[in-house]
Amino acid sequence: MSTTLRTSSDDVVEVIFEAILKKRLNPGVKLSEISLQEEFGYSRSVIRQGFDRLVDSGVLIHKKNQSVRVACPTELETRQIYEARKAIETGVILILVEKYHNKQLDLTEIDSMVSEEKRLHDSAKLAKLTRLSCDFHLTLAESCDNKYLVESLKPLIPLSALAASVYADPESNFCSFAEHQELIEAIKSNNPKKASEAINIHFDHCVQSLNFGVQVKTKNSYSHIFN
Amino acid sequence: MSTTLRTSSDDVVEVIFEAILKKRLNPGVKLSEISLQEEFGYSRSVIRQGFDRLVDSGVLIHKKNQSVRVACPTELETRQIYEARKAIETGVILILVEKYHNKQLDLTEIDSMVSEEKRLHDSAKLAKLTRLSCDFHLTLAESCDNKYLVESLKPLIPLSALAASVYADPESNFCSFAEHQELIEAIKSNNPKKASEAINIHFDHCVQSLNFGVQVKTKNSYSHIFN
DNA sequence: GCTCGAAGTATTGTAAACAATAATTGTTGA
DNA sequence: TCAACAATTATTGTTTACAATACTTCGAGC
Repeated sequence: MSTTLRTSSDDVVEVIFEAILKKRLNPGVKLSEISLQEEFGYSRSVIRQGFDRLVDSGVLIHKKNQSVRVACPTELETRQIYEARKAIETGVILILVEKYHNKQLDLTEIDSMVSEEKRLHDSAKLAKLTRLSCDFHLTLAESCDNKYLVESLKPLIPLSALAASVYADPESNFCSFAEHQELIEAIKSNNPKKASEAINIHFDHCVQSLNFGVQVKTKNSYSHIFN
Repeated sequence: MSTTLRTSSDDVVEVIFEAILKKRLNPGVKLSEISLQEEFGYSRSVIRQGFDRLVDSGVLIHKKNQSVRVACPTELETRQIYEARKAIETGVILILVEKYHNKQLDLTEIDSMVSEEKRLHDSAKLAKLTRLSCDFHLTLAESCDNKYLVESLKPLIPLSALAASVYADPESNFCSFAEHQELIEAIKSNNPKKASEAINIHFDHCVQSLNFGVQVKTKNSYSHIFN
């Protein structure tokens, strides 16, 4: 956070985040340091630094003397993840209502993201849609101009993606762009109560659409994930 | 987070957190790896791991090829820290109201913390009071049984302590135990609206009591901080 | 006395080596 | 065929060494 110059392990963190959001890295997959050393070109110690940070955020799981694994959220953890997001993002929305009211918020970028979400939905490009949907939530947080809020939310996004890849029905519209649209409307309407209700309902719908009955299965290979 | 067995760098993180809360480590202080190597007994690489994690959370600042420093929040950052806490802890309080209503929450420990706060206040033990006040907020979060919420809040507590040691008047009652008392009452009254208002007011008072006009001065020594 | 610059020192960034632990494979016996 | 145990391999934990960068000190010139 807020290093003046990028450090090498940032690459590791970013690439793994990205791989998770693109569903190239599945829940439970084992990641060994030496394999990724070859993948990245960095030495093992740099990979480790990245791993440590991802373990700290909960995205990777690490038991002593064992390889780290991509997190595989249980039902309970998934509910906790969304409970935490609800708290943080309700705060985000309330800040944005305030900022929009004070003419300190430009929504054009966010508007166009929702439009793009609709386009992807209509053309059934589901992989790109889930990805963009994650970006939508992150962009909302970034619009608050509060790095602490962003850092709090950041790890919860890939964790949500992991939960989704375990429990979400690929057919269901899991994180609905229509509700994203409503969120934006609520911000524009300068109505804090409506806005916080909208985001709460949105997350409730997300969790409700998950199917926790599925058998959790873990894949173990991860070749060519990062290309 | 959620490592099955403790790792060595946990010690580093914990000790530095503790030192900040006890105001043994002041904002802006430089921390070199080799000096702490002697202090801890661990080798430099272990210290580094701890530093990396603390940098990630914003508690330490790290510019490339320079020693890490204890964060020294600016006025803007301080406001952001409290804005973030407001979001997260409003969520915390709402969860606790719900839990208390469902008889899933035992408030005896928290009640006794507030009593102890009152005692420390009356006997003017201010150092211990600020420390306990931090613990109060952390304990509230932990009572939610949501590790993601706790991890989100955790770094913001030492950051608040750092902000306080820069901007808080030692005489003013900065994080009022009376308002903590009111928070508990609000939880017990099963009134979400009242509870979220109480916590919002509490944080507004915290920020209002800060004096941002002070000259920020940075100390550079840190011998015998960790005893 | 002051400023600027260069050499030397101290500290961090990275990689590589060794030690400790876990995972795997192979073997033996029933 | 299977289970239990031993030997081997692979992987992580930690330390150490070297390279790159930043900081400090000292001296020359003004």
